[in-house]
Amino acid sequence: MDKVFKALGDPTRRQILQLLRQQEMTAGQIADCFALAKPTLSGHFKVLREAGLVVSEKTGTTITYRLNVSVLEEALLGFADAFGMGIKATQRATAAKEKRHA
Amino acid sequence: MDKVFKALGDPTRRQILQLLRQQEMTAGQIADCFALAKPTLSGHFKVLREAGLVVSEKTGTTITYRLNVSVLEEALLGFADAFGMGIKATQRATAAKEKRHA
DNA sequence: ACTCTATTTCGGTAATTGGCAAACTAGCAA
DNA sequence: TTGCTAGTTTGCCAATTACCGAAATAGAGT
Repeated sequence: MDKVFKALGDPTRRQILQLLRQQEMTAGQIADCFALAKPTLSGHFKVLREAGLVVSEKTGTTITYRLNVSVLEEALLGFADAFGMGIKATQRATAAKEKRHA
Repeated sequence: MDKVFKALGDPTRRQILQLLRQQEMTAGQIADCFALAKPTLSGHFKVLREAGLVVSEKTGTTITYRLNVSVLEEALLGFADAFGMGIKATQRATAAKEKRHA
């Protein structure tokens, strides 16, 4: 969970997650959305991957990144819960995602 | 909100918030819970203050820190909400705060 | 084999961060 | 005033981080 919050600490990485929230994207597509060099973005991908926030799938020469909502949910919810915030998951994150894809 | 997530990115700062979740504490009391020098903690307090996550009150020579739940809730909930997580606040943090002060 | 294209890894630099000791401020009390 | 206590500010150092261009990797088409 430490890695998750570390990863969320950077605004660029949060933006990447925001992008992936809508649809899965290739590394290049994501990079095109930023005014940063590709190696820089690649580094951010690595951090997000190691935090478990995204999963990557290699097909041919392209690598597709996909948001892992459940890890994000678990970290945020777990943290909020530890603080006694009255917060409740009304539906599983995975369920929500499948619903969106349907 | 950038400052909030930056602040949450450090494990020591998250621990400070965890401590304050139970009860308000003075800077010295908090410092006693860590194997870190006071200036180091003072720096962390500053980050937390500037993120709005804690509020400080000076009485005499001591400074009491108190958790500001609503800012934490707003950031976490707002973020989770942006990700379409099925999450619901069953009780507003501000309400909880006012309850404590009543 | 070559040559695209997509992406990561390498090497380096500049900025930020987390840590400390020492110095400073401010309140309180002899 | 002197001294003590609680915290912060300052100055510095080491480690980390974010960034880039150049080089390496690897799949797909020629």
